[in-house]
Amino acid sequence: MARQPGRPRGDSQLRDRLLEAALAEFAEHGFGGASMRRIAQAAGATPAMAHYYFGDKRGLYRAILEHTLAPALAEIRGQTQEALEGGDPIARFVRAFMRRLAGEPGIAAVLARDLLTPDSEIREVLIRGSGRSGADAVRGIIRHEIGCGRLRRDLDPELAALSLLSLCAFPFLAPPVAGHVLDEPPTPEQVERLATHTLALFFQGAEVRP
Amino acid sequence: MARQPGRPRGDSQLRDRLLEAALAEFAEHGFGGASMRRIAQAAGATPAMAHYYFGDKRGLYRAILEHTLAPALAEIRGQTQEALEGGDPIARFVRAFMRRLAGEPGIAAVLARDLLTPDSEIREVLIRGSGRSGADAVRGIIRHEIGCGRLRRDLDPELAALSLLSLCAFPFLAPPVAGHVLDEPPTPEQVERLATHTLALFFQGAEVRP
DNA sequence: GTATTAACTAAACGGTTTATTAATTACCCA
DNA sequence: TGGGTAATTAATAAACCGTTTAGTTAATAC
Repeated sequence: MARQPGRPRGDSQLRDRLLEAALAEFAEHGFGGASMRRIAQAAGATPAMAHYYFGDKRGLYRAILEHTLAPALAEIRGQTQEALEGGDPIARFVRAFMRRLAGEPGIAAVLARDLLTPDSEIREVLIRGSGRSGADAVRGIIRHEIGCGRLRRDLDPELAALSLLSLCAFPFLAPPVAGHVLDEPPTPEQVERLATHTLALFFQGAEVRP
Repeated sequence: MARQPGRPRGDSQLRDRLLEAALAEFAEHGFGGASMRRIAQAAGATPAMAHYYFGDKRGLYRAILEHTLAPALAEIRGQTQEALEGGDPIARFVRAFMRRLAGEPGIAAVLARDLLTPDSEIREVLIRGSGRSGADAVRGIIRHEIGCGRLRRDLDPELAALSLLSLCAFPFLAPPVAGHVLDEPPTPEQVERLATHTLALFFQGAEVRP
């Protein structure tokens, strides 16, 4: 591999700093409210650098999705796919999903805001990255577990998948609603407690057993 | 049809048109992305009129919250409070909540976006309007039902309330995730089906009973 | 050493934003 | 009937926006 002439890629980490600052900015203000100038300033750079690396504002936004969100969801999907043979795929999905949302603050907010916009970027990024949507994967798990006889036969897979996603995602999207259950950022113990509760509720329900 | 300057004759209803247009605009673009110009144009007015009635952009935003959101949540709270004596408070809360979110398109989106911002306006508006937060009310219901012996004693009221809110709210916040379950706007039949499923899942769980 | 190219800075451009002001006119009450 | 107030317009101010352009620094290849 012959080296090209000219200045090589320095290990400047500026690109990563821009991505990090942008994730926080987009999470806090949304796409429309986010400012390239503030992002650049937070990363200790000029706005021109953001355009140099990412072309334009939308390019930076998509870079965030591809850099942090897509790998996270791909990992979750991979782990649950692997669990389909290993066993207990629902429990593994719930724990993997919650840990990821809790791990990187800002992911949940950006994800949620993107889903609220009419022309969501995220579907394209995810589908291009992995071929299937996350909701589809969850539906597949539910169907599999019904087929195995571990979940009730009269369960609607579509509705059940929606409920499972709701239980996993919502607590991390609405900190004010979550109240004193989750700190910012949530501790691993809190996540574990929430996951255990969620699994128990999903499987056994809240009603008193006769 | 260029309007002449000066006060026109007749009842104007302009304030309500501005509120309506603003709800749609904020729901679609978020606070930062919303434009006073577009709002005014959609209402058939000039941006100066929006400032005349609401002071500034934030004032218009808070007027929306007080005008549409607070009454909706107050009604839900009132109905569930009333159901605490009548019976089946959880079922009534779930149905009332879902119907309200499905009824006025834009409410769910504005609510969700507001909850995502660090300095959420909505808490102040709700607390000023009614003294308690919605999550508190749900916690109260759960505690009451545990006390009556209708819900399991080992249930954590805080976590259970969070789960119930998640199940009710999330499907209306993330249309793409909801997939083919809910149209835009959702039909009453879809809402009823989702509510029935949600109640069955919450009470009985998804597991096969031995 | 010199050409070449990446990484970066500074400054500005054109446009849109929110918000304000002054002028204008309809309405209402004395 | 006349004056004050309410509602509306056009015009404009001032700030901020995303983006571009031109120029600088520095590292590598030859």
